[in-house]
Amino acid sequence: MTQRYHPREIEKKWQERWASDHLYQVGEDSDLPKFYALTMLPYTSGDLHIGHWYAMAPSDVCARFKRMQGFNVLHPMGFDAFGLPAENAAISHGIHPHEWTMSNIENMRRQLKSMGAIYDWNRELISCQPEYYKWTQWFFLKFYHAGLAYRSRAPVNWCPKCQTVLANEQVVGGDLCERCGTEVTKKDLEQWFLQITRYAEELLDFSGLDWPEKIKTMQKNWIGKSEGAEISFGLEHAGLEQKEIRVFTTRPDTIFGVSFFLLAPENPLVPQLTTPEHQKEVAEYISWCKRQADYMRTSTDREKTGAFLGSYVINRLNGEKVPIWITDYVLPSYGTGAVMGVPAHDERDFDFARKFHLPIRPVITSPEHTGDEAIQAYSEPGVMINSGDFNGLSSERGYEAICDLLERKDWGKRTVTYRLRDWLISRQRYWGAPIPIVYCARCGTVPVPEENLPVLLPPNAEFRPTGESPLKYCPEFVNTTCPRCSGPAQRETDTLDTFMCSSWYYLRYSSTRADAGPFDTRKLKYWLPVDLYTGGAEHAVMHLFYSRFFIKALRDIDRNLIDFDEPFKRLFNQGIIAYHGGKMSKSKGNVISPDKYVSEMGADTVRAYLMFIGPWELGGGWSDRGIRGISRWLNRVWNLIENGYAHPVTKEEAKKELLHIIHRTIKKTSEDLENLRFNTMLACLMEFTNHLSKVQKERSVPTALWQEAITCLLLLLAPSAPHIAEELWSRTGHAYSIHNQPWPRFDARLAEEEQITLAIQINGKLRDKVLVSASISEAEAKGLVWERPRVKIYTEGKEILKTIYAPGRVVNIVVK
RNA sequence: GCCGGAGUGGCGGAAUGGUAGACGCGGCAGUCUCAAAAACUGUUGGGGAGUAAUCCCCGUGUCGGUUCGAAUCCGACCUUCGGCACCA
Repeated sequence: MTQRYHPREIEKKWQERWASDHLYQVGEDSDLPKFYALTMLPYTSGDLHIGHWYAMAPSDVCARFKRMQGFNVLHPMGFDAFGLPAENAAISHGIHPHEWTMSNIENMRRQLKSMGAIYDWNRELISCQPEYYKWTQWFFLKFYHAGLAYRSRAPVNWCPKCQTVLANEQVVGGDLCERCGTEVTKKDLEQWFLQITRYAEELLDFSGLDWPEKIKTMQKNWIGKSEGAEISFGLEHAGLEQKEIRVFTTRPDTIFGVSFFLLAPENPLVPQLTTPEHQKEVAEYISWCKRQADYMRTSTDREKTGAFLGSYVINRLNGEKVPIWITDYVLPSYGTGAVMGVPAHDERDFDFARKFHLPIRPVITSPEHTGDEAIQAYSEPGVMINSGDFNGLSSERGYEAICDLLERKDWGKRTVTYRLRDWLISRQRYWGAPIPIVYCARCGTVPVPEENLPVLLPPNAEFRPTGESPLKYCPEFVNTTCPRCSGPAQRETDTLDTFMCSSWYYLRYSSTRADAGPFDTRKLKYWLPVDLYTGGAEHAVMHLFYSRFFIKALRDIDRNLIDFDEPFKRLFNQGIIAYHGGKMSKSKGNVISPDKYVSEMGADTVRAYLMFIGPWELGGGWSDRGIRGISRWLNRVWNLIENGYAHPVTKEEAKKELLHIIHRTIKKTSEDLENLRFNTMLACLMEFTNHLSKVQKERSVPTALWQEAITCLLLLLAPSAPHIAEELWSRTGHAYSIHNQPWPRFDARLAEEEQITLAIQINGKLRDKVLVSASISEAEAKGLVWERPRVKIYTEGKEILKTIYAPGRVVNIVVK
């Protein structure tokens, strides 16, 4: 009596059973080796779309595979629950962000459960809950006490739509808000920063990490390390105490080519260095600069602008007087905010010199470029000329010689500069962890004592988007007493960047309920670091970067807390699932909800289809037709097993073949899972299914072997389609649960082909094929081809030049 | 402008120096049916020769190169998707 495949029923049944049996609850007291597989924490946007499943389902398959392979697997799930959308929803719909977030979580949890993953829900974490954000604040205090958190007034990125400041990493495409795409502006504000720059050098070290090159390159570029020298230029300006200005350059070897000196328009020395006759022009230029949008400043193909201040610096190496100009292509925040202009050897300086008719003096030549009147800057290495005692040196040696001289005379030194800026962590919004700082008139800035954490968010704040934190208008929050002197004091009203919350959550999963610390150190030591971390590449210089910084900084603060250097050993970025017109997004209205497909075809089908679309790292297009193929396949698997097997007419050949295919399939499936190549793994299981259909029809193998084959098929299917595998496992009389079974092993000898098809080529063109034993020797293979009639036809009357044998592949006869 | 990924049938893709197109979608033909859908079976890169079994030619973005042999390696270019971009 066969029954049809009803995914909805069996999925519900097994999900309930797994939950009530705590099948996926995981502990630390196992003798098995651990494996920590983690998917990036989802934001509580409300609905999971198919893109979330694309991130999570294959990751679950991998975790399940590792579990069957005998690892104690931690594969947790939680929610990144603080952030702007909750607050914006609160403003537009009048719901409290907490309520909005929690109801979203409820829906997302339901959707996640329908996926049938091995998440241990006992370890769920929600970053907006006080028992979690208490520790986010605690980490802030650790950084503060270690001198890594500081407050400073600086021109910062401001998103007028989000009404808050943004970290540099959150400004994309030069000037757009990462979250809402609005053009950001600059604002001068007193803000909290974390000194990530202190770790610039160590963050460049990726040794021992199995990470995609792309992400490593993006982080390296973001850090932007430059080696060069800081050089002092003499200043002899009446009424100015300062006697030098320093520049940073990567080309000290070109110092004899300096023909002008550049300052950023913002440089505080500008007013004093401007002579009366240039005052008007300089003032006009500065006010013009202020009117320019920030992104214009960093646009490369724009005519150079600037103004002469009327005063000069001295190039100490040749005693020359060099005119000081200001220009907006010198950025105040990089290096020393001053540049030596070497037009012959720097493209930008060249353009500037052309525009303002400043001298262009070549000091480096190359064999191809023999000092002709330059039509472009020559920025390659070469031989030094016009450089006094240094003439004739290669620029590489000149670099060293000039640095030596600078250091000897104390005119400068070798130095390294980074593009990376400190991480701005203040946000002028409500829905985040309050920064645990109190301002006291008497004691100044006072950190909230650890035992007073968490600093709770007041539930009754008003979310007026005013550009200032809503907490500022909540007197019961702001007014407090100083922890030091007990006098009246005010709380810091900015909240922490939500990236602070997600920089340490993977530590918390080791012991989500810990309340004596952010985690239980013993458990942390057991689970961390993460063995496989998967998620989108969009976090390259944000979440992934901050998390690395967190671990390194915490390690240096207290080795008993963290005793490893990197949070994520292996990183994998899945691609993007597109649908009608590109990446799914709410604004495009092309978001696919998994719910509909889950109820029509089952979670197993949706999981497997997502894996089948293509290589995981490439993503691909969702197709309503394509998913039917997977649905049909699972139905075929179901029917294959439900139809039973009886009265075999055994054929030796068929027996041997099936045994070989079983082992070949185990081998291929295991390798593909290890390499996260889910699409080819499923293709291989489909081939296996097709072969089994044929065997079933022919009844060509003994019943015992048939049963071995389908048992194997179910085990191999279990990570990808856990529900149908469990159901068929039980229907074939096996003991619960398939998910506690060991992953099948293969016999390497059986997995190998016994017979191979050898291709025979004449001059590299395929002319014949022959079935031979896999163990054929080179001599045998080369000899055998001459008996083939087709070889005779093609070689008759021709001169045989040589015969090439590629073992197990091809014999190629070269004729003339 | 610079760096990186991708480009293969009608479509998603497989093959990373050795039989191009695995697996799936779609199409076509058939079985079942009064019929249709579903399901199942067969077939399916293009062109050509042959009654046929078969056989030949072309074919992995474009043009060159290396090699006995190239989707795969090298050089130049085109398209496309990411990232970076006046960082001295």
